[in-house]
Amino acid sequence: MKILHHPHRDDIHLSSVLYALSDPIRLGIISVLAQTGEQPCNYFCVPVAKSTLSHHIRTLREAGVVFVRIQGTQHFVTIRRADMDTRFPGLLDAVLGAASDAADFSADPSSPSDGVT
Amino acid sequence: MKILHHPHRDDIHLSSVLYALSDPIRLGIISVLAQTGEQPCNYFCVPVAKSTLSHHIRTLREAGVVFVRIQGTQHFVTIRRADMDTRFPGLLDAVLGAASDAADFSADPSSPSDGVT
DNA sequence: TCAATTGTTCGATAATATTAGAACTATCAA
DNA sequence: TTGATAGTTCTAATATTATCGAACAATTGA
Repeated sequence: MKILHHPHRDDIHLSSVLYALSDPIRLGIISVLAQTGEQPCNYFCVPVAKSTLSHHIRTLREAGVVFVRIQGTQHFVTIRRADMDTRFPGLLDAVLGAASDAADFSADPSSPSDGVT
Repeated sequence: MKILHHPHRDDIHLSSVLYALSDPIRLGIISVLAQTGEQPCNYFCVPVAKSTLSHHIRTLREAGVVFVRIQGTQHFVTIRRADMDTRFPGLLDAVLGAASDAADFSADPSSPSDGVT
């Protein structure tokens, strides 16, 4: 099984995190994750090709913002809450609180209820 | 006298602010400003050409992070604290608190030569 | 085994960012 | 007026990023 690289907590740098969060699509993804918890990549309804989404998820992962867990054919993404909060206390909360700017990339509203709640 | 453009508070966007803060040099400048208050551009001891410094200050200004006031031949720079705190509560404090990463670009007429002992 | 699902990686392109040096503007002081 | 100071703007080179489509790999289900 493929192994994904995640930076160690101490190797997470503020500049990289801020950069990762500075893209509206990535900010939207984080916003969705904060509201809904762990999600597979295909949960995000982003207006970009899947290869582009893959790139954005990787950017977030390599910056240390998210953790990606592979299960079957799906890649489940979560925010590295504890690491973020330890390394940069208050940062994620401030960003998420301010991210009303962020577009809503939650699961497609046109699709029937997926029973999640 | 030249008029510098500053975005109105409501036109300051989270993505742009995060992007502006994601550069180590700009982060260092903000860190110095937070510690020392208003400073002219030539106060910052950054390892780049003055045209490059000018570019970074402009990036911060256009993102809405700093205010630049012209007096004589000098351009005095301050953090737009109130606007940042109103628009994105807690963000700047979190970034500054986490910015021990940031290089120290304070004026150093006779700085300690680091590592020489 | 075959096909569908999920996502990555590669190749290419267009846009944007960083950087420096040179020329320039504006102010100030002698 | 002359020279020094402070910083901008222009031009150009280099590097990085975002984006897409096509090809690919791994897993799952029929």
